[in-house]
Amino acid sequence: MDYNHIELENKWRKFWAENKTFAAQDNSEKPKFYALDMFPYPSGAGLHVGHPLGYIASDIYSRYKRHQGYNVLHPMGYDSFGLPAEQYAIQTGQHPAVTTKTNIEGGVDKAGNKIAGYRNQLDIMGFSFDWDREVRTSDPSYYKWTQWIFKQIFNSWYNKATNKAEDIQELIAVFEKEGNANVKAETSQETNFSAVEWSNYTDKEKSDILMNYRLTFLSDTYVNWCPALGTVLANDEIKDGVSERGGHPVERKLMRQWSMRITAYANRLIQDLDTVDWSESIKEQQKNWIGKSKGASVKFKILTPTLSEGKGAIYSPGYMTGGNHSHLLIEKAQAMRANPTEAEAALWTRLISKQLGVKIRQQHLIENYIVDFVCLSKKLVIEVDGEIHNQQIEEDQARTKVLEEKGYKVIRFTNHEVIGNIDKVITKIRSEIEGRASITDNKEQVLPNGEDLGGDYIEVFTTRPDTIFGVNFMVLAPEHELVAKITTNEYKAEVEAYQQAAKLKSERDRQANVKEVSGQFTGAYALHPFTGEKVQIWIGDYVLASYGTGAVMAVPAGDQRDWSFAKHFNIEIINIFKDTDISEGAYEGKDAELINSDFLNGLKAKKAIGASIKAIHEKEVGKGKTQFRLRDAIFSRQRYWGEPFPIYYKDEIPYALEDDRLPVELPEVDKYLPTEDGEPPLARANKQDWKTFEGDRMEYNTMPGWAGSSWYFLRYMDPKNETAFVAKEKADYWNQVDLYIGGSEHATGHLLYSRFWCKFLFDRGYIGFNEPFKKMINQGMILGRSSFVYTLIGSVVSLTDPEDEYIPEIPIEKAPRLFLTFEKANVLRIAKKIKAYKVGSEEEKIVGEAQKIIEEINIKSQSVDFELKKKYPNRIGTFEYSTIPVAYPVDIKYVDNDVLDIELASNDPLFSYLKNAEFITEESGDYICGHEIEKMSKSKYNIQTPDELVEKYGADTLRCYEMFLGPLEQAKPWDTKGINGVSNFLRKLWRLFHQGEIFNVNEEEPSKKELKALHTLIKKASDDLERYSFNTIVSGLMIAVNELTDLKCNNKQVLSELLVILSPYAPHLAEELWSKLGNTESISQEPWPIFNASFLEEDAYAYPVSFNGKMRFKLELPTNLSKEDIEKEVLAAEQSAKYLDGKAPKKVIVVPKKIVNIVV
RNA sequence: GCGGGUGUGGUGAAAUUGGUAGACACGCUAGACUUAGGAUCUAGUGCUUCACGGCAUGGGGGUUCGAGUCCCUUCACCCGCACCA
Repeated sequence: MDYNHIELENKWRKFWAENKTFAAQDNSEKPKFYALDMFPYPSGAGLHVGHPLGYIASDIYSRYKRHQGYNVLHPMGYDSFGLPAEQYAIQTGQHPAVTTKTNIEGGVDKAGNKIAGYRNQLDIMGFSFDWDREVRTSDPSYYKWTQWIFKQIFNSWYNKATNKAEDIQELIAVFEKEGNANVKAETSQETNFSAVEWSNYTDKEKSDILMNYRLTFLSDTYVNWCPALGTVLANDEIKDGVSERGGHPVERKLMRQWSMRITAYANRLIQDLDTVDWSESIKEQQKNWIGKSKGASVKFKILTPTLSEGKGAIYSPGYMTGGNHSHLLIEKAQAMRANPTEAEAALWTRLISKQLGVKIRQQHLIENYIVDFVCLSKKLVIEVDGEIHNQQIEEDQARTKVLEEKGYKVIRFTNHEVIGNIDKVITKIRSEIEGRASITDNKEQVLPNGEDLGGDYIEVFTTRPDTIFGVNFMVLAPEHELVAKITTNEYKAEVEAYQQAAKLKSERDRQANVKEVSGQFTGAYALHPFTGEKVQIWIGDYVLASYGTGAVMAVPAGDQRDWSFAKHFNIEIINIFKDTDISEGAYEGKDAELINSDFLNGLKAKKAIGASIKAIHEKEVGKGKTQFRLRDAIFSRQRYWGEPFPIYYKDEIPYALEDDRLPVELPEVDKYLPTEDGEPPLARANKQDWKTFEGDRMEYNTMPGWAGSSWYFLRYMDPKNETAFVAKEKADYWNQVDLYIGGSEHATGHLLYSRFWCKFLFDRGYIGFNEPFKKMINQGMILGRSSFVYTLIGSVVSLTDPEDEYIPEIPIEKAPRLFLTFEKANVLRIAKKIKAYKVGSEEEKIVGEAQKIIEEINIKSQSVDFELKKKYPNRIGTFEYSTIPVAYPVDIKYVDNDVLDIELASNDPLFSYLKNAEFITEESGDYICGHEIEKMSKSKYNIQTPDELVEKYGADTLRCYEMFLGPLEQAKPWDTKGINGVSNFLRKLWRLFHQGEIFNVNEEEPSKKELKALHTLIKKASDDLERYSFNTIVSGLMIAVNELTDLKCNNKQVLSELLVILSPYAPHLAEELWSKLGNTESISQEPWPIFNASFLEEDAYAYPVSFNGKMRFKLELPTNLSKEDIEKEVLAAEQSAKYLDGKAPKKVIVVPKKIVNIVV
């Protein structure tokens, strides 16, 4: 009876579906196991053999766990929002929901192409998915909860004190009680406000402030705008400066966008990597992406241009007003800034909101006075007088006089005025400001120290604060906002030219010319915070505006880039490392003692970093800081096919919809394109098109592709829940995903975002675990094996005609092609490269062979049936082929074992050039193709779909073969050749149960040998599965089947246990034989066989006997011999004499049941 | 440049703690059988040598009675990051 895979596999697929064999139980006494595959996007192209690789592995593991008595959750669904469906919709006008459905369920697309459908393709592979739990992200019943989670994030802030996300209502309560001064939050809010101010804020102002705290927020940010796709892209959606999908250019654009404050979780996202069992490379990628660096931020005072070269100086030099005590006063001013009175704080918040149109400074030093507020450009001083000032009226008058002499106007308010009616105060200030001329209106520099010309310090971030005494210049990114302000007139032209040049360079150019040093001095200087020395301020494009503060303190002795810069521009290099030579390059190590470093002298980096941070802190020039490369994730997309936001606007204030209004369903639109004003497609929907509408308008953006996939693993636990995204008790039961299998391409996208959302939901108490995927395996890519044919292009030479008849030029493509088999083409190619050779050399041989091939070609060319030849029989001339072979890919379906089926292939219109062509074949008459291993792609005609193979060999064979190919994680070439071996194995196994046409097993006691073969397999299969070594188990099964075949075993007990081990790999076949053995239940829950070591024990063992480590012969000895007896037996053995050569052995090593080694 | 990974026959690969290198397959060679099949079975197949033997896990060195496995060094390829301060 033959193994009929088609009939048999259909039968069991039906059985499983009807009996819901693989439904997971939400309430079970059994231990749980959650095996998950990465969420597929259902593309119209369908699956090729590479896709199911991971699904097969997770399915095998799931089935194994069921045999082990686990309650297994093994679900599947679709990440069905996405760009391709939308692009297709734009082209064809078809609703993306329709094409998405076709891609999943199968059908015919608009162009008439048959779509197999993801579900059908998955079904034929025999996966044990619990299909009742299927989810689709584009289904409103699913995205309702995506929106709901968004709302929770919107209504949360990150409390640094408790290190978790908390309800925004609690934050509002704090604001109402005491303002924001004591709140420790991950926030973009820079200023403080009091409780009183908070209560006086308008709704819009409150909303704006809360935006600075919410974990998802609206802000004007520079985004990666992709004009071709008409949307914003996240950083991880861009590779090498172009969009990952489609490869379109991307530009920077300022847009109002929703973002996710993932940076709040940066630290935890790095730390908790230690708690998951993932590959090092993925963890490493995440760490790189988050990019944590520890160090310090340091502020360098900018000396004004007046100091630099004396030009334009109106008053005597002095980098700050305040005479000789300025540094003391500055420190005092800083302290006062940090501890404002309530009135000051209140006023400050209002003053900096920029409604006044001018820049105001707080606690600023002028002459010997610290003023409360000053607008330098308008020379207006604003003082708030408290009780202290009442006792100092005289002093205040003197102070006012001095300031007025300097050209300032001083206005005063009392605490009472400020707190009582701040609006009145503001109005007063505004009218004062408007009434005064701006000093920048005339080009003349007015302020003595150039404060009017720019900011007062440059902030840098450094990981090596210990090297601060090595700083003798600074470099700003060319785009740095201070550059224009600090540049002296003298250098203005050069600096602007450099900025312009840097701007024109693309990101790529800048990265490509990493080695090239360029930069420009600005003419400005900063003050070294410790030495008080002047340090030059340069700009250079090796400093990136997007990282840190966009400025560096250059330590040429300790940083190679700074060193190169200094060398290039002849800037002095101060060595700060003892016993190091920095003439050829910087010393970047951490083991040298510091010198020339004041209080750090003698310390090594480890201690010096701490000491320097302490000093920086004490001097109030900076603080210890941890910097992350990770940016907040842009969450808006200007697209149609994505989740709408649960947000509406009223008076331009965004509000979240009430829960009972969710989901906000996607409205119908006339076109899936942006509006003429550049608004996203959803702006096309009128009010009545929205099923949910509130306020003035709904949010027009949609969520990005990763929204739905960031929490889908939770929905599978409770896919039909209408009152919660997942019931808490179900999330508690199923907990983390125990085994997650998928490609490594999601390292910094999906895997980071889902960890972020998981942590968030954990913080807010919705789930009880803060990492989603406990163990992850990344399957390697299956590469295609493309086949090539090698053609020679024909041409006509020396064409003349005795009758002078006109002969048209012969188009090359009209000439019949000549094809060379791979070997011969290769010889020609190699021979072409040989210019000279020695007699008798390998080269000579090749050239000789090439000669022969060329002769063959020449002979062929004589016999070519060439239509022009017939047409002009009188022509004199020769027809010749080039001798340079050109490789063309040919569809692998016409190639078997590298042999091309010329007949079949030439009938394919894609390869019509094979028609009427000439072939120089091997002697056997076969045309042998060349091959190359590369990614599967349509253009290489090397795509292998699982469907054809399942039809040909059966799903069981394909499942086993994909595993048999090699370790799961490794990339490997697909080669259909080997599948025969696996197919033979399953057939051989089938024959164990059959004798001819009859099913035949015996029920006797199994023999010792049978039991040994079986238990060897049980051990191997169990051990190897535990370490996810799927490939070796197939070998183990083959070995067992081979042995049992040799033993002519048809023992029911042995074969039953064999079937259980086989069943995860070849489930259909296992079920069939299981039922034939008389079982009525599915094999899927049958307990895994128990290994019994005693069956493996043998009475004798063939010892490999080595002399000096080289195995010479084997000697069979009883296993119960002692070490001494083994040694005696071995030395006494006949063969030993030869190797001992009469000498006594120096040493004999005996490892019982392993090896004997004799040292002579 | 930094980080991670991989190098074993003609091919995919085994060798889990240092103990017979190449299991299991593919392919190839020869043969048997035959309802001529992509079936089944038998034998052989790392390289080299007529053979004894010698040489072999990218290269070089070391530790060890014994190294694919441990250590040092070096090369090649793949992946990720990259003037990241």
